[in-house]
Amino acid sequence: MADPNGYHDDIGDTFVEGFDDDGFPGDRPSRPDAGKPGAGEVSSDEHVAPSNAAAHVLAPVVASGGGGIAARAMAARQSHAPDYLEGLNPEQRQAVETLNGPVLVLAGAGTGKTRVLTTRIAHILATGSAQPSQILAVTFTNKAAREMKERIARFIGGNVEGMAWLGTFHSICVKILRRHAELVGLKSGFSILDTDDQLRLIKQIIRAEGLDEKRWTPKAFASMMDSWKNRALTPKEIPEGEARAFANGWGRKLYEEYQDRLSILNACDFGDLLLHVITLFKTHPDVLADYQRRFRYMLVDEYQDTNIAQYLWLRLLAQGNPNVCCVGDDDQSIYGWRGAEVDNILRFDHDFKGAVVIRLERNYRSTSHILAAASHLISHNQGRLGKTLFTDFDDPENDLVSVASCWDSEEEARSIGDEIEALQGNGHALNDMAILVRASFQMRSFEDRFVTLGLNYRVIGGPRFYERMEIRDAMAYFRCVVQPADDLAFERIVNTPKRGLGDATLKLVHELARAERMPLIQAANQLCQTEEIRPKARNALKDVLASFDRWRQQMDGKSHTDMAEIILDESGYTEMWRLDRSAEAPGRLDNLKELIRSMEDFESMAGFLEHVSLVMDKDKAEGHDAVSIMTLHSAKGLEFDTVFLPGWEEGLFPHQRALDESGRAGLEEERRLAYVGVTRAKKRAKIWFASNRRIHGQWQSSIPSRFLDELPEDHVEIVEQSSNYGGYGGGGGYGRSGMGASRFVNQEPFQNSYSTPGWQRAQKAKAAQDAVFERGDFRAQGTKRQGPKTIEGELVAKSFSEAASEFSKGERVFHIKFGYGAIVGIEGNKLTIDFEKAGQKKVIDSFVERH
DNA sequence: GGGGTTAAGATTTTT
DNA sequence: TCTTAACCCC
Repeated sequence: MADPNGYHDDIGDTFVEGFDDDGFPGDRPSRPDAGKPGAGEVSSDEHVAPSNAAAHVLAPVVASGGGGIAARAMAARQSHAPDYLEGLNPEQRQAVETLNGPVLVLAGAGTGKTRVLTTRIAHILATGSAQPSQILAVTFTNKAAREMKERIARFIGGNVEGMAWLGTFHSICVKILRRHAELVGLKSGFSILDTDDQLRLIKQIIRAEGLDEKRWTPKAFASMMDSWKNRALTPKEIPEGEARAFANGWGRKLYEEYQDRLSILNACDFGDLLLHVITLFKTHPDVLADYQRRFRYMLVDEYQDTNIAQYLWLRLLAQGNPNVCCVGDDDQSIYGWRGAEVDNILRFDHDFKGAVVIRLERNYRSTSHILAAASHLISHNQGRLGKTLFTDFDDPENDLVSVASCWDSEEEARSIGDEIEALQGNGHALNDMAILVRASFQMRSFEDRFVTLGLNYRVIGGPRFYERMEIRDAMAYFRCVVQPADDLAFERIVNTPKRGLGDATLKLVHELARAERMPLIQAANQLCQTEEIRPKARNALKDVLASFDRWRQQMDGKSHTDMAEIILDESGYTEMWRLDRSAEAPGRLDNLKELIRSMEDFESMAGFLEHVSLVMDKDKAEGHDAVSIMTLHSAKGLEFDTVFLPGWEEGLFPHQRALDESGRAGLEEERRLAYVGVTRAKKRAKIWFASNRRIHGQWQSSIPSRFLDELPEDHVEIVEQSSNYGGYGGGGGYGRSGMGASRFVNQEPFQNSYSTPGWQRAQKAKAAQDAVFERGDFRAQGTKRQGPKTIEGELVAKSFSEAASEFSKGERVFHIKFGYGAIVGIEGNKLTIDFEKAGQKKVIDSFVERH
């Protein structure tokens, strides 16, 4: 099967050779001989040879399984080895020291991948093979880049400023593009659109073409365009079939128009950052040659996550210089759905001629049971490069991987909560525990449960700081001031807060702007000089525009943080939230303050805007001891002593949609996700599945995930829960034979009756009698099913404290979920509150505060 | 232009 | 079931 995509060989024509001067003064390595070998040549075996005279570079004797000669040779040299090589195992050491030629490091979970990467950089620097500015080190996330910087700083004693080219694909591309923007039709000050801006722009274009935006949603087109950009396809290059697939053949036209609009706006989206650089490299060989010369060593982290565009990008650079080291693990490729191409890592040695493949298989993280379970699970995948992880590490307790069943998600949350409290009682820190879910809706039952238990938790991932509405609005104001051509920002806030500038006014502005191909702000200014807009709206518009001008003039004299405050105050934006009585408003005001505080770290407002568009996330303070709750995806790269893995049910995990949309490939990716989940655990991995789950409000009975059957029996124990109310009913289910039979499927004859509508009605009726306490809200309307009484009974008893409430009737209070309200009734510590937004509710007093 | 009502959609997520 | 966004009417 030779290259079904046909993309691996289509860039050969841009190859450039023969250069003497690197064009970047001051970048020459201190050793005159270093970096020379192999430059400008792609396919030859000599990169593997130790042509570099540096003392610590060792010829790789074997490609993998280097426990033999290489290991002994390296061990023999231990005494001369520099400090930073101490403690590396032979394979790690080989990965660090094989500097020249293409190297693929297949780093299994927990095998010290990051250590290898950072040590390798340290080694390059220590041997004088290259200057910091001649190393290209690419990561996927800002977090990974930051961590790598920190670790290198520890190696080389602080100064990583010189590592100018350590960053994400995107940030490196921005850096390149700012220098050569004109060559791809941009101006250097171009702005970067986020997904929200992008979507609004697409919507405008679809509307302008008169297409039915219900049938052909902007979202669908965005993801289609995304897949084109992931493959580095320009409008001209997209396959005819795909071009036709959207809106009966409008695909290409819309894509062209979108790109056209972007260039008018002097903007690009995330995909463009890579695409433009690839175009730049292809059309300007001299520029490419500059970078090929500059980057003497290239390192790519998480190579299994690269998409085709990223591959091509790297390939172009590597044509000038084969010193590429990619690190990754095909078994941890879990981002196929957003364009990652596992093929990149599977075909590395084919694409980069003469590549050395090094396998890191010694695991330093997990116990042998956990490792065995994970390995056996992943062995069910086809098309892997294959690794055999092993470990010497065994915990004194050496727990088996546990599998437990429960009735539904609430019982799941209850029993996991119980286990967490038990572990905590035995002196385990909450920080060392995590709950990893497949989909974020699963988090809710845990949050609810932990709130009632008073158990500290933190949700990782979730809505990000810069994606919050108030932050985006504030940023839009700043953008209008700093980048007067930023139409999307202008549209966002012309009428926020409400100024009486509605669709009618905006439409006039749009028409003029389109006709004259000018930015909206300019068009608006022009319209204000005429009588076209009704006086009321005209004055409002004039006001806003005058404010922009005024702020722009003030910029010089004041610090950008002061300016930010002035802008938000004078625009009436902060006032808008101060007057808002909803529960979120105070938090939003806090976020705005936080936004201004975080601007202090930047020199100017423009610098801050650039940072935000590339770094959508914000460092969160670690803070106190808490259980982490996150998705399996966001858990990649992390590790915990104890990992809870709930929701291992068919349809949820593996997720039905992954199976429907991607078939076997989808299933395998789900399995890799399971593998990632299990391998996050150092000492304890605890898997759960529920017999019933509510999905979109509908109760559905579920069967255990096929992944459970793919775990090795010798390393797994089935936990029977004393308080089990159903679900896995006991030993009976084990060892059933026959087609498709699962040893986890409950065989108790009454099992099915639990999921009948009648039984569920009975549960509802029972629930109606109990006061259910959840997040301070009494949902006693019978919508909630009750589990074992004992637990809730205790809880309820606790909630109805005898002590009289310290609140009194008529007081104004604030509730985290319902906002502001007045107390209209009191029974013990139970308050009846008339909320301004949410209406009348009964709430426990400890959940509200005076206001 | 604001407010109420209704319909659709509801994995995973980074940049 | 619940949230969000669009739509319609005042």
